[in-house]
Amino acid sequence: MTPKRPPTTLSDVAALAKVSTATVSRCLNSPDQVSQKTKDKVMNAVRELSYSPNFGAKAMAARRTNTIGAIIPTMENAIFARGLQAFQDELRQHGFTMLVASTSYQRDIEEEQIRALVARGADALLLIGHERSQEIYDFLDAQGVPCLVTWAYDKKAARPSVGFDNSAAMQRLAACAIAMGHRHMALISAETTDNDRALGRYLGLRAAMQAHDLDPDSLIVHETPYGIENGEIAFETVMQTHPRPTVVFCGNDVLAIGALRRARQMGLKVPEDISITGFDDLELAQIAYPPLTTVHVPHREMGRRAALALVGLVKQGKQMDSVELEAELVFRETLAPANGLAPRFDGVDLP
Amino acid sequence: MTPKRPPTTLSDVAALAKVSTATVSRCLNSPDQVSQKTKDKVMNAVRELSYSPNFGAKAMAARRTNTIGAIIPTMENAIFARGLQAFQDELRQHGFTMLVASTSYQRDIEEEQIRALVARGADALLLIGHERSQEIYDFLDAQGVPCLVTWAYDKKAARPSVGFDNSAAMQRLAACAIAMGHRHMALISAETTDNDRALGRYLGLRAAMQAHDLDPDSLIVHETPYGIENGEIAFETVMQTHPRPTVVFCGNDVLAIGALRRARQMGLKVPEDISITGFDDLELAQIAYPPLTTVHVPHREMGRRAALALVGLVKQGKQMDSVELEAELVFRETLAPANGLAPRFDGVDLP
DNA sequence: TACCTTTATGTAAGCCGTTACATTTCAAAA
DNA sequence: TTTTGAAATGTAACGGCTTACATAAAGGTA
Repeated sequence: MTPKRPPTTLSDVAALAKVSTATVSRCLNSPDQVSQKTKDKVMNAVRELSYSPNFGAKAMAARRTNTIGAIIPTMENAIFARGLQAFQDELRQHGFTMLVASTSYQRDIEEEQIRALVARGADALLLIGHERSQEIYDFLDAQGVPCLVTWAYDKKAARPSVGFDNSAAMQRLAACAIAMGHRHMALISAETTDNDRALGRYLGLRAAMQAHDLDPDSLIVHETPYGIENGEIAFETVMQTHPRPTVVFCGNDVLAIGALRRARQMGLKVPEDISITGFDDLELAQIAYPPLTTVHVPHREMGRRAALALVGLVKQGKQMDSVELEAELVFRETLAPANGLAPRFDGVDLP
Repeated sequence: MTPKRPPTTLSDVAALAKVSTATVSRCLNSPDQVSQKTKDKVMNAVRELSYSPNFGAKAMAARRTNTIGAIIPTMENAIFARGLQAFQDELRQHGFTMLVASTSYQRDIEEEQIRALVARGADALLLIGHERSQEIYDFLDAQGVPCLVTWAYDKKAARPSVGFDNSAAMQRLAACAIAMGHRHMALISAETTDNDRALGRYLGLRAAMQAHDLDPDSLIVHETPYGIENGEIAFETVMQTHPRPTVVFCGNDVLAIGALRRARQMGLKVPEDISITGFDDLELAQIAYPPLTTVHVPHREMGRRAALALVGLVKQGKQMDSVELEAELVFRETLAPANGLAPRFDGVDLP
């Protein structure tokens, strides 16, 4: 192993530059308080020793870290990755550093990570969705660490959020499908436990049905974890129900891609035989064949706005308002009028 | 703003439990040294105050952090995301925490991030590729922070690595193409500056040509940043050269997807009119139409192995050996014999 | 030159844990 | 009961940095 030699410290630098540690500290943190001559001496010493300050010590002494933590379910989901990248880029501009942690969609891991980031001195936290225990919210309050919720917007929620209304977006999409004559619908959803985004989408769909005099309970729902494969399996399953759905909504694009693929394997034409929709508008959605009708989530914008909000919160301690962004429907080629082009299903599947 | 009240400290807990701070510390870190009765008292106090130890102070006192830093070019690239997820999962198993930073493929940002993670007390670092300044390697040595290189394997390199041989993999792929009769080839590459993976792939391709008596300088090369769009543009460009290539290798799947799409728009059939290959084997590659012939990069395995290696390094300080993993060719449908099915190009493009 | 501001630097007290070492407690052995 | 060793707990030094406060240096004015 590399012999772990004692790290060079402020006083090493101070000694070499023949000044006090306070002066070195000032050179590094508020250079304008130091004369040019001294600054040169010190900076040379810093370079010579390739000194870099110990973050822990610094945090402890300064009682602030300029660090903002972000906790996401998984990095494998492109949508979080992209939002985070935007978040980080924006933070950098303002002199903040981002710390990420992921939870694998597990509530207990999330709590653990929240505590870990707080312990690490995060000045504030970015969280996905509102759904978590009161206990952990209390903990954050107790520690005085402000947090911001994204990927979801809920005016009724106690915490400020930057996001969009998952339920409303799905409701709009469903309303279109209903207007196109669809009556039998299925939803392939991500797991809704501890996931208010998935839940919102589900509820939005039900709301749309209700609003158009359809029985929400006739909705076929299949919950499954994230993954193309899972989308395939789920699709096959929901297509076995009677009456067979004419449109399959998917809780996210990845599931939709799976559904699309299995549909092709089953010899079903999309959208003639079956309509399929996604949610998120990943690059995948454009590449899919046929291109996927989906809901565009403004992930980059969300990341950027969240960063701005959090920076404001930490720097000026100004109270923030929730921001609602728009999630737009993106009509591509996988949603078409029911039965319009698929007469062979008539009579077979309709009761 | 949430009024930032002074955080609860070890001595708050100690006071409430009526013991010394040392005892509290022991309860938390080596519980077996403490009597059950005291432990109960203390843990109750901990809970009551929802105490969580200050990481900085802890790191400073204990002189280690159980933290391993990872620095990747970007989170937006699925392949890093996935490898990282595996890396983190494995680290967790061993009680380590991962800290990520991304560099946007910029060398100076990378150095900055390396320093930042070291300052944060990372016990070790995971880096992508070998290519960086001697200065920064010296810095790491000076700080006594071991590091491990992934996504690349190079037996000649001074640093240990866990990865695969980018050059050899590309060489094998190219050899196949040559065996299929391809003579005019193009490469759409990621930018090779500071990127030894991209460079390796390029060199592998040249090596294959050399080995089969083709002039490596006849290779048409187009460098472009990451992105589907960029792949499209690059494809159009390389297809304008004479003699027109019969196969276009792409440095990664994303570029290949772009190429594929533009090919379709140009009315070229893949692989009849033109062969296209990728590199990475993202999910994208299977979803593409037609499914993309590519090189499978064992990202998960790489992440896992890297974590294991690093943990060993930090815990037992045991010197580690580089690990070479296999990157396998994945033949799907975008690579076919030259001219075999595309006679209309004969005579037109061949000199 | 003497005196008063500024401006630059130094001194030293924390910040919050860990841990070597000292001390006390307890129980088993004598 | 006394002795003795182990187990439990306490004491206090230390780690690297910031910053309030004290001091010294520099510059300006009368």
